[in-house]
Amino acid sequence: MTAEATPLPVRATLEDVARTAGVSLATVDRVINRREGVRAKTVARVEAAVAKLGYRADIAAARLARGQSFRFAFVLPTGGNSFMTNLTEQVRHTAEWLAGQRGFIDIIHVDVFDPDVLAGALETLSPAYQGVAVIALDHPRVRAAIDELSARGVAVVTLVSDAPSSRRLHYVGIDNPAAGRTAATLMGRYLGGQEGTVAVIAGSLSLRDHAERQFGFSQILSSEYPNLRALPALEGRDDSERTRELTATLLARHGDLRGIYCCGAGNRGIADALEASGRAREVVWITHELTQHTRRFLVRGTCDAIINQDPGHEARSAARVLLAHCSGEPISPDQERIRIDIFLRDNLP
Amino acid sequence: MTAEATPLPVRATLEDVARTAGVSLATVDRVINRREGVRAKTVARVEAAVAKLGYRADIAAARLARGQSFRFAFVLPTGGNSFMTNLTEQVRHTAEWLAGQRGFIDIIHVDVFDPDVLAGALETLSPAYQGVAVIALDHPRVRAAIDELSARGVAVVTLVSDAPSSRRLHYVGIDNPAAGRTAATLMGRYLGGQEGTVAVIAGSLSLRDHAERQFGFSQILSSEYPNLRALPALEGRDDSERTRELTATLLARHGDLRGIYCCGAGNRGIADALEASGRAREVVWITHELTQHTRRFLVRGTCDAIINQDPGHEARSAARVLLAHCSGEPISPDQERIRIDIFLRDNLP
DNA sequence: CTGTTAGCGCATTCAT
DNA sequence: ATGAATGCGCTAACAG
Repeated sequence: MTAEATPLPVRATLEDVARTAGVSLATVDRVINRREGVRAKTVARVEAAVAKLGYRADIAAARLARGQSFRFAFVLPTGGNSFMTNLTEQVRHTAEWLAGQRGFIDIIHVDVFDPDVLAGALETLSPAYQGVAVIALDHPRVRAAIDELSARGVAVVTLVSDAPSSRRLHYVGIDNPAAGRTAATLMGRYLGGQEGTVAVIAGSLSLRDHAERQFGFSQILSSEYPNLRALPALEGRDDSERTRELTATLLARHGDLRGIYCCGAGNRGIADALEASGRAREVVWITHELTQHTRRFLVRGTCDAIINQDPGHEARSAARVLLAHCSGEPISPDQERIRIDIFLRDNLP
Repeated sequence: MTAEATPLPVRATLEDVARTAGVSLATVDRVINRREGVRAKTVARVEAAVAKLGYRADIAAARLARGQSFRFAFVLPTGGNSFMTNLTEQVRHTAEWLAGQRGFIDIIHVDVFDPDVLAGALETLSPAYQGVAVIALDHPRVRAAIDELSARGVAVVTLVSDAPSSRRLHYVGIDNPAAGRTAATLMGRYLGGQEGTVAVIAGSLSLRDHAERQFGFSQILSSEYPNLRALPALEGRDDSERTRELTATLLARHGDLRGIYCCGAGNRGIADALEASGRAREVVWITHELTQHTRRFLVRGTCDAIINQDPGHEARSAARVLLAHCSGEPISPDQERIRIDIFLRDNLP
């Protein structure tokens, strides 16, 4: 099979199309960008020329000529856990990249866990922003703030945590019930047919993502693994110390504790309690988000699997979706779908 | 926390820099692009201006002015299995995207499994290509062909299957030994402490990726799960019918068969044999690549886990790496690392 | 309805 | 060692 001798790599320009269609640049532009006021006959001539020459617009030139630039706000939590720190870092990288594409990102830190504060921040956002990405809360005031931004023509994407009934353009994040189900399947399979108790620790069940994970987890565990009994979810407030105490109590109280599913943060507390108890190897512990800490626990064997969402992918995806929307380009859903990653010690990146 | 009132979203241009540095456009350009022939003092002045204004080059404008375009060849297998079909499709999508960035991809189909044919195709490749992505074979003649292309200044990336000792620029694909280890851990954990036999079916052990997966798998299985005995790998030549026969024989011969790891293709044969035997539910089957077929087997419960590499990501990554190299831009390794995905029925995309 | 024209921000001759 | 001028391919006024 010989490689075909490749001909000229010349690319047709708008001028070429104009010439072969026998019209002017402006007319071609009108046809290409589907603007009004061109006779059907002319449209046809231009389209024929486009087809004949295989014309594709040079998007760099188009962007340059259009001269528009974009300004986006990313509303992220103040402080926050390792995952949020990673996410912030990735948003910074993305900002750097976007700056080359005439897009500017401001990172605005607020206490995203307080609905009033979050809503307030959204309400007072500078009108200079054409788009905002926000770690949302599914709360009436937040929804209202998002809807008002949308009504003002601002593109809003929710990031990591959704506000499904709002008028946000797009949600960038994982399917949390599915993530919970994934954890449950892994837990059920790892425990084989063993009988026993499984604990669920969330940060707060009023956080939609935590609640959804818990829901998905319990659903599969109870329907598919009747040998395992899931305890009611405990709330560790994403705080390591509090989570450590909860875990220690759990271990003391339930001699038949076979597994722990943590659908929030505070993982250092779980690791401490588990390792202190001497039962780290026999208890299957599954948690969320790959961080420097959870990675260590996984490698060490204390943790058995990590369900992850890639903050780099999420940051880039949010920026791409916002940019595409604001410049009227399509997005490829395939590329923007955030995966539910499963990490074992063997496939760590 | 109120959102800061955002000031002017104006972006500094080269002209701005030139003006505040009191020099001409050309001089700024020389400094920015680290060209020779500028007095140190002038360089300093320009750099100060750049820093002061926070200047970032507009990459759209730069690309346009440079006016260079790129032509890449993707060498893919003729025919091929579902995975390869998906990959080809994704390369087509990528080509469409690249066309907007002055990059052109030609897909060249060859029998990549024959080293001589593959090497021949590479050797006779039109010199019009600045880059080529190839599903490599780790064979002396192929290596030599890759090295010669590299010597001619052509950027070569290997795709999915590597030729590690060649002078390729970059490998776009997963870490196959790690993928095998991942499968082994899953297999070991799913089988709990059960004693028994585990079969390994490869397409061909002379394919480097298959061999590496098999290696990783056996390594972990024998060191961590002494209760399981891995049979010597069988070769199904990625052919469903042949693989079906192998599987049927395996099932008939080994009453204690607990698991099957397929590190190649031919999955439909495995599913058929497994389902015909009535032991589909008790035998743990782990395979590679998410396709329309393997997805069905996973949902149905015949297959227990799929180790996957994302062909869309791979196609885009290859194109990005080639483009970045040819236009002297850096790549972000983080984004180009191909993940070893694990899919259970719960986290299917 | 259609054509002319002037940039967009940068790279690149060619002068000086 | 530095500057002035030209054009990349396209969009958007503005004319006709």
